[in-house]
Amino acid sequence: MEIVKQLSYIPLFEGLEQRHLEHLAAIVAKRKYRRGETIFSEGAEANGFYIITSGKVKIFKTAPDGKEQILHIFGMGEPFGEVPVFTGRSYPANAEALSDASTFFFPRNAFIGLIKQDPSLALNMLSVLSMRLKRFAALIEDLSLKEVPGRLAAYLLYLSQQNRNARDLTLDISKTQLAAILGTIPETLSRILSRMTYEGIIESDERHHIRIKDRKALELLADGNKIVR
Amino acid sequence: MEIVKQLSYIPLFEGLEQRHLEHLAAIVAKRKYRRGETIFSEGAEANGFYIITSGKVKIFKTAPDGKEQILHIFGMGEPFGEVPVFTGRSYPANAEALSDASTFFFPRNAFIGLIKQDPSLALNMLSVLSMRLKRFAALIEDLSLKEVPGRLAAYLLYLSQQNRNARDLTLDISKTQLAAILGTIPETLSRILSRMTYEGIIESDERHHIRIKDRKALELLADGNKIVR
DNA sequence: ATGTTTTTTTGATTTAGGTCAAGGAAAACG
DNA sequence: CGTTTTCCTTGACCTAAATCAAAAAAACAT
Repeated sequence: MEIVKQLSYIPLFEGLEQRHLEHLAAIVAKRKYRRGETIFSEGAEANGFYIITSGKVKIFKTAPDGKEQILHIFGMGEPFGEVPVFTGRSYPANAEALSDASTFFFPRNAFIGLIKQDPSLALNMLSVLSMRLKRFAALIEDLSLKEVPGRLAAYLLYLSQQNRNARDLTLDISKTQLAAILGTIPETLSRILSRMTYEGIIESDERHHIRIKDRKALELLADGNKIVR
Repeated sequence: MEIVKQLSYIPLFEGLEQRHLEHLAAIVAKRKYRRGETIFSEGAEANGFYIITSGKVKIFKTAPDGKEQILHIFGMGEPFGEVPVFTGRSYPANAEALSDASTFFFPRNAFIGLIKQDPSLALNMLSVLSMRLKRFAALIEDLSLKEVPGRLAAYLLYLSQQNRNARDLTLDISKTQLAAILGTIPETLSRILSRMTYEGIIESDERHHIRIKDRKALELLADGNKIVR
């Protein structure tokens, strides 16, 4: 079966036995979303969770005035919306497709049934949730204990690490989105980027591209030191 | 066995079969801490997690300048330090006893062994982690999208809910600690408390006690509205 | 009690970063 | 293409909250 093969490539299902993959294939549904489309809204009743098979999805909270804080941007192979599968009944945040996106949808009850039968699946899911808690803890730390330049520096270093410490980073999101990830607004981000360029820490010639020129300085910033001007 | 009985009262172990409780009892170790004692530090290697049997423990991150952000304060029956059991190997934050505290300690590998044998235990743990993710998401929202009065209002309402919507709240932490929970400093908290008292929203006659006088106003504040002065 | 330490409050000042406004540059779309 | 829409940048300004300083009030210990 084709779907079983696709499922086997998903980290969450890594190491599962063939028969369990087949069970998963039996309960999964495909769902597609267009760029900008809402996948679910905070508070909406949840009856399952998703795994991205193509495209990008942002998970975010919004203030009454419209400002948004992105909690996470998920891509290929990553699950989202799993929290209400195990607690409560409603999604704790909003999800929207950043690009056209395809997903697998797993209905809650059927999935819980499978978890009861397969400890590896349970452990994989525990690992996913734990990793997410770690990232959230880091985000809380950033928001509370660092200023915007520090958060930006930490984010750039994080991006760099994702690409085996590349010096040249390709932002695959708009700067407005980046601002929403860092917990600030586009104007502030813009100012800080140009300040960091002026300081010789980074270089941002073309759109969606940032080159790290002084990694050491970024590390200092990410650790709470201020820019010396 | 006495320990099995104690374990059966812990929410994480609710609904477990007798024999699984006995397995847990076989791997558990008791650990005690004195007020102010460090239980673990961020980055330290983790080989197990804890459940509080008495006292209080704070989980927090610190900035180089000493400012701290409390992620959570745990009490009786609550587990902490579980994240590295399922991912990575080191604690992502610090833990310190707020009062003298006793804990059960569960070694990592033995516990994972039990999870593999008992889907209910896995599901309970999934539920604990999911609930925690929800709270973290709320904290991120507060830090990023609300100002300090809004965060305080949200916290007071949360406290009230914990006590079946009581009007009289007993803070069991110092105001300095409360400030660290809200992501601010004692001076700011003090000013906001007196402003809210002046506005007639709360009343704070004696130490460690706050009475909600205008719940509606608190709800408005928690939703992002400003105090009308 | 009496002194000592910790917590809380109050005041004066500074500052990071948000708001408002407007122009310019890409990108999306018919 | 040209046009519309979204995105990004820059400037002037404002405000929430941090910092610095110091006193008052509790809590703690002797």
